Amino acid sequence: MSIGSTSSAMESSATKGAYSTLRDLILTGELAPGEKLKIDNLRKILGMGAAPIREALSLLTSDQLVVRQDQRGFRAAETSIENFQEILELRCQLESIALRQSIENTSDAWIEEVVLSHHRMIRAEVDPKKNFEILHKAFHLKLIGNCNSPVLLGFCSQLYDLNIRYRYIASRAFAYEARMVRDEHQCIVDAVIEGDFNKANQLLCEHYKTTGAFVIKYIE
Amino acid sequence: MSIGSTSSAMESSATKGAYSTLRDLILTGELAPGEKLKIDNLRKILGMGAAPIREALSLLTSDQLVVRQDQRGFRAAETSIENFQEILELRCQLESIALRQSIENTSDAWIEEVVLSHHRMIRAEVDPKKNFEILHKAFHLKLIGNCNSPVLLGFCSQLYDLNIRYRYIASRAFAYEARMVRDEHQCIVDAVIEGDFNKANQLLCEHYKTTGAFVIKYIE
DNA sequence: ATGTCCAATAAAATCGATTTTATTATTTAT
DNA sequence: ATAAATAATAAAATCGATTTTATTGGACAT
Repeated sequence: MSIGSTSSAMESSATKGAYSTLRDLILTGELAPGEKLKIDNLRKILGMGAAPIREALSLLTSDQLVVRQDQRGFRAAETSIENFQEILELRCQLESIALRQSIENTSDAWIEEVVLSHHRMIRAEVDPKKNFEILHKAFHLKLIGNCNSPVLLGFCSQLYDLNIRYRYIASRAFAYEARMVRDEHQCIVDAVIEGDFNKANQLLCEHYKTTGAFVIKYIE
Repeated sequence: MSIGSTSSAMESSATKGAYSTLRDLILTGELAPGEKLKIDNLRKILGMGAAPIREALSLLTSDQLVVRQDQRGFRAAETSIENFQEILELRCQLESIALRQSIENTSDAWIEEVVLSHHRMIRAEVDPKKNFEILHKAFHLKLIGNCNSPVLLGFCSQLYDLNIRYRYIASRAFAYEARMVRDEHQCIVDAVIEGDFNKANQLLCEHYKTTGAFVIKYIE
């Protein structure tokens, strides 16, 4: 019934289930970039009617993971090196804004949340039961999450997903190079605790760009 | 992307028609912020089945104009002063990035397009046949459109719409204060032609913020 | 051979009806 | 009288079938 779904539990609604399953499939590249997403096929795979699938696809359009062609259905968004580099650059630019504001608004409560989500992410590297990817995203969003700008955070979250999609596609089964980035993460957290925006920002952007360079090699 | 037109021409598809009509209704405030959007009501208004309406609403979710509550349907996105100020601030920040890159990539072709879209917008102030709002948006997007970053432009376009919604809501029928902004627009164009990012950027942000302050008064 | 037209097929879009879920109103027990 | 439980209602979600639109594969003429 369900294909490679991270959504093990029965979803509350068919639309939601379709949304998260399709999202996973596209993010991981199991549904390839540019691939036609035929409703009938998906119906068979997901075991539901057309309506919730169409709705889920419309929703995925928001995330730029699906493209809608009028009267010609849906397909998974294309990928390209230019797009990847744009995503990378935008992440640096936008997260820089969010990070600066977050640090300006710094508070003990936020710092503690950062430390906590960092801790949880590290734990997940060891314990395969925990889903590292989800915690990794949570950590990065928490890092910029004190900026008091939900719209900006929404953009960053979207860019995060678009970025991670490339990582999956670049090498479907490549283990996240945890040891390399572990120190980087720790340094960022330290800079944030110190309230040093410039340092934190530089480390964060470098972190993205080195990982990005790594991915680009795979794409080519 | 149509503003103002309550689907004059017969739309190619029901979904598209519903999308642009609903979009207009929400942008102009005819569907008020926070208002429940009941499918059955909309069916009567739009004269179509539930499927295309639900799809259009899902699509409008992308634009942050509609909010979906699981199992509890859709409603028009709420508004607030905080949200307005966030939009305003983000526009300045993101358009600043896009403008800088646009000017760095400057070319005769782009400059000419800027001048042209400016001209067309000015003409529309006089000639009520032309739709000023559409041309105004086109002008502002063209101004930052040479940045070679479609994703960023998408964000800016979205923020533009969210912003204009507040202008409509602040005063449903208030004539755009064209004379005031006319000079401002011209100065921005001149600075862009000169290739002076700092000047253009400062003027642009001031332009947004003075208009914004004006709107805030109406909101309160 | 090459391009145009038309028929056959496949797919998307849409509809009307049904099922599921939330909300409201009413009853019952304390 | 108030709170919990239940019934009645309204709405959302979903389904299966139908209609509309695109695509494909010849048949024919140039």
